[in-house]
Amino acid sequence: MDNALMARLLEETADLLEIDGGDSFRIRSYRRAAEAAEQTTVDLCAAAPDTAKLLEIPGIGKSMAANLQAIVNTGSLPLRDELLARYGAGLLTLLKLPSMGPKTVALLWEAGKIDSIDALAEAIDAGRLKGLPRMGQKQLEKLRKGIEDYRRSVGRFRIDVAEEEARRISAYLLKFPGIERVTPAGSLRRGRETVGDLDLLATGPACAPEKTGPAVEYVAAYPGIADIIAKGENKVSFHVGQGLQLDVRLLPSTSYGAALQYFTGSKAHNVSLRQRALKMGYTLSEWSLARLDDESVVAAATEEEIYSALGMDWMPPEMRENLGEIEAAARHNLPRLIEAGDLKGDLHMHTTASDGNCSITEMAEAAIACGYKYIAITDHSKVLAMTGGLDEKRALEHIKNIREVDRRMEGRIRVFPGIEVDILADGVLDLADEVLAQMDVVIASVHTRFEQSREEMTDRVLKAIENPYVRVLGHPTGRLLLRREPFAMDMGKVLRRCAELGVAVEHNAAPERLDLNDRDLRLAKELGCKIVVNTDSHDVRTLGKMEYGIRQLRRAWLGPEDVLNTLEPDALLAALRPVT
DNA sequence: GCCGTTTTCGGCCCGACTGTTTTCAGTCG
Repeated sequence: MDNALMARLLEETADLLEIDGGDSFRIRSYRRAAEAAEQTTVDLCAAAPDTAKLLEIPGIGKSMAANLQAIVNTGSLPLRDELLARYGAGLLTLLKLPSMGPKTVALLWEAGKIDSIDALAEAIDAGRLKGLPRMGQKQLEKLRKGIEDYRRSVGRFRIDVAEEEARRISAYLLKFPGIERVTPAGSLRRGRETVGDLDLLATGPACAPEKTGPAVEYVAAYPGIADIIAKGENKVSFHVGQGLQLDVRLLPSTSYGAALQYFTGSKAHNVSLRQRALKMGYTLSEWSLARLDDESVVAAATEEEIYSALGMDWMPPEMRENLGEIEAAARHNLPRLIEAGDLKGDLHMHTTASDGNCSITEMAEAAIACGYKYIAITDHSKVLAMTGGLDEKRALEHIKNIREVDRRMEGRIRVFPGIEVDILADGVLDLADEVLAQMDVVIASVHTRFEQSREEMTDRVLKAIENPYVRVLGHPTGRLLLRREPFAMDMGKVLRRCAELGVAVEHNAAPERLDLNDRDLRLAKELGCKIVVNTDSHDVRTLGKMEYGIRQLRRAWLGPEDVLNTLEPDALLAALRPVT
């Protein structure tokens, strides 16, 4: 039982209370407590017996402390159990559909005992929702599409979730005597945004042929296993907690490189590579690269040997999609891809001035610890009232405070004043130009998502970036991976105009955002559009977490020269769109 | 249900947008 799981139980209780029509402030308390559980550095499980310690956490009062203790002691929360018994767990999944909130879920429950996504789909098709309040034709269409999207995303897992699982299992495997190396392969290694299942390759003396028995039994005894799918000589397949499937393969170290190459893929890359091998008189398999004539092994232990024997340079897994990397590796002119260490700053973050959790100074100190040379403080503007967004007056004060911190840092880091303004429905920004003119970094982002056609959404963004003070287009697709479809807009048009105007396009590095997909990023590079990779941090703890964003950039073959925040502070300011 | 006091109850982030509700409730950020 870790903090994240406890947070989930509290959050679900809040959802259920809301469906139940409970007191809104009580519900908010549960949400705040969930947030607190997620954020706190206190290990709640360990601290649970000490009530005073729990009460020190902001957002945790007497009842919540008791709730947390109940969770630790019994593994569940009485209120949640009670509500679940009344409504069923399916209602919680209904909430994941767009435009489905607690009120609508409650309505559907009352009207037709609809308690799951399947039941909802069935009711829509049978026309049983007609005549219900707020259930017009458009609403039904929206729900239908939402269900489709939801069903498509089921079975995929975000890369960070898969990676965390891979870390846990690797640590477990490495404790077994005779397992010396564990490497994730497949789409996780290639840095895809999501993975379907997870391949883990393990090697060491315990993985030698004919000797894998004890190691196989050890893998099968992994405490996180939900159910075992298959258990063989050198492979164990199973599901863990939330349904993620894992294939653990035990391989002799002599063919580890061949296996790693084979299981990393992609399929298209492997097909192409095997064709190349054949032309050169070799055959490539998951066991080795061997001569066709006498079957003697040419290379097998490392990927480098295999690629080298095929006349190629080794290439990062992110490139292996058969998009020209094989030819480039054979010509020995693979591009230099961007690395996390190339980044010199982050241009998008929030502080306590709006909805962040930390002060300007705290963010600056954390950025120094990340090795950064500059940051931009970009709190929300006024239209996002729930975040405490800044109006003109507060924005001007904020600039002063930021410049003051910048001075106090005495060159240890540069702190640039900025703002994240909202692009309203008509493409107008929600803050006056006179104020924007005083900011170094103006990020314009769409926050409110509503029913605009692809053309209208494109126009909305195109109009906004015509404003001469906009220097960065923030999280351009508004995507939340696996939870929400990206904004429908003509990315080609938007990226082209950004390139012309010198507006940089943000690629949000958070694993649930990653808003530009491989195609968009390749297109941006083609068009000469500058990319900024930012974390949009609301807390010092996410600052510097660029790895997933960087991997997406690498998948699109982006180098340091394509990314604006690899520049030194002065060069960066000079490279931002000049105000005319 | 939490918090901070005004020490024992009252306040608790709010505005834009959609759909269908002829005047606003629900969702989202």
